[in-house]
Amino acid sequence: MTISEPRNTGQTLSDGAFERIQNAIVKGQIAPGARISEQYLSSTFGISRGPLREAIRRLEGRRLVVRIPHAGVRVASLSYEELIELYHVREALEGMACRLAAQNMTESEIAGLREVLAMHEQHSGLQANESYYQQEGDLDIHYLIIQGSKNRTLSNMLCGDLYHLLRMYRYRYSATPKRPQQAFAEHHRIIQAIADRDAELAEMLMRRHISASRRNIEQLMQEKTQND
Amino acid sequence: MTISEPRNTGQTLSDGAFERIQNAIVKGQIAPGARISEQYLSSTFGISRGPLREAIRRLEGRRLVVRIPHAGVRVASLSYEELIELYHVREALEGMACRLAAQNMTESEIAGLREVLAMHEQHSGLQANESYYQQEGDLDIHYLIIQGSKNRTLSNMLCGDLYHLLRMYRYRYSATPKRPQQAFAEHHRIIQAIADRDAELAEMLMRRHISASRRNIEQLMQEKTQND
DNA sequence: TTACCAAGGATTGTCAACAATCCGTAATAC
DNA sequence: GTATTACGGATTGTTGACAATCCTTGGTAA
Repeated sequence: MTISEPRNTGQTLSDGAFERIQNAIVKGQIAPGARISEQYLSSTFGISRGPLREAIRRLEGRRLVVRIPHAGVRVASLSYEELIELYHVREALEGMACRLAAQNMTESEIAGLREVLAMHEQHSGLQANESYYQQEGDLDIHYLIIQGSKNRTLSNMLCGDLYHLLRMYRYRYSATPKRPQQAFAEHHRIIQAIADRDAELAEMLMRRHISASRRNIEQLMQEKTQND
Repeated sequence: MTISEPRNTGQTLSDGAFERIQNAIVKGQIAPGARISEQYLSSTFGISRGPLREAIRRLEGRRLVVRIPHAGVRVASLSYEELIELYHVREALEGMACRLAAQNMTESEIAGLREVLAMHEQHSGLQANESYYQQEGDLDIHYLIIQGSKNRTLSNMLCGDLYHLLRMYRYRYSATPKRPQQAFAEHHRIIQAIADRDAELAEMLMRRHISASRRNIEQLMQEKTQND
């Protein structure tokens, strides 16, 4: 595990360490299941073990690391089953977010949604497979819809806690679906439902969208285990 | 804030303090918004500030307390809006849990569900209003259904994180609905749907059940603000 | 060869002292 | 009388040293 980013301290040494470690975990710089050494990190960050341990305890509360008393902490490591479980949770939460978005998004926000979709359409022809799912932040349709729910609690759960966990595993089970056109069409229909203020339909479509992506992973995994 | 429970240390001093403080917060022994003094707690628990601060950082990761650098930590305090937001989240998650429970619960587990319901029926006539919602743990219908989903991730979110937050506010906005008979009938229908293995219906009924309880609070709050 | 035990080293857990920051108070100036 | 500013106390943040626990390594015996 090599953590190098010279990120500025948030406010306090502990907060700075927290952000750096969280980033390193989410970006895969520290592998899931890898052991975290207090001594190594404290000397790397140039801080003493006190604030570092506090940062780790905060990560523990966030369930990003698992600690065994007197034996050290490891980066949380999702099993295949837990990944599938997470998709069920995401289906429920993003479905609700989409329903609320249909009720609460402003017209201009919906217009913004359409713009991003159009932008995706242009690029989708070029780079085909990989690109469509790699967008992040404000460019991500899902992100915009979640924010559009106007439910901060829900947003924090999806964009904070769950997002970090899912992102860790995007590469592992390489959830690069071969279905970009399908996904694009699904996004299109979802946005249409939001524009029509049809909350019921918007939720249903989003749930199917995520459910399909879950089944895609399940199928991929099944094929893989058969080949091995 | 008076915390007295002589609880045994989980494994380490920090873990022990974590559990004690969490318990005190959830049970309302420390009021939401109240400031937490490191010195007071460390002398109360008989431990030094080191492990205590680690426990607090863990609580911070779990969002049970809010910290302002150099200014101290306070017990998290949900606004009315956040409480409503939480109900939307709960509607989505418990709905999903109920759907999964209809698919995954064993027959004997469903029988257990019916037993608890019957027990509630007997008591409901006696103590009327208050009692029906005060059950906890294994006696709680919701708890049993959530466990029945067989989705550990979902269970942890609902019975861990959300449960603690909601429990904090059960007394505040005194969500003691005047509708115990209604709630009982709704539970009855939900269990029937689970027994019929009708996942679709089970989810819908659970969502309506929670949604009704949310609207109950909203209405209560509206009346209250009009009277003041 | 394998199983078991012991000693050593390394790591985690805890403590008390020190430094930095904030908050309330009181005095001062306008 | 009000606003501003310096001071002091209290609280939080940080550090390095010490104690307790675990894991590994090496050795011994069956």
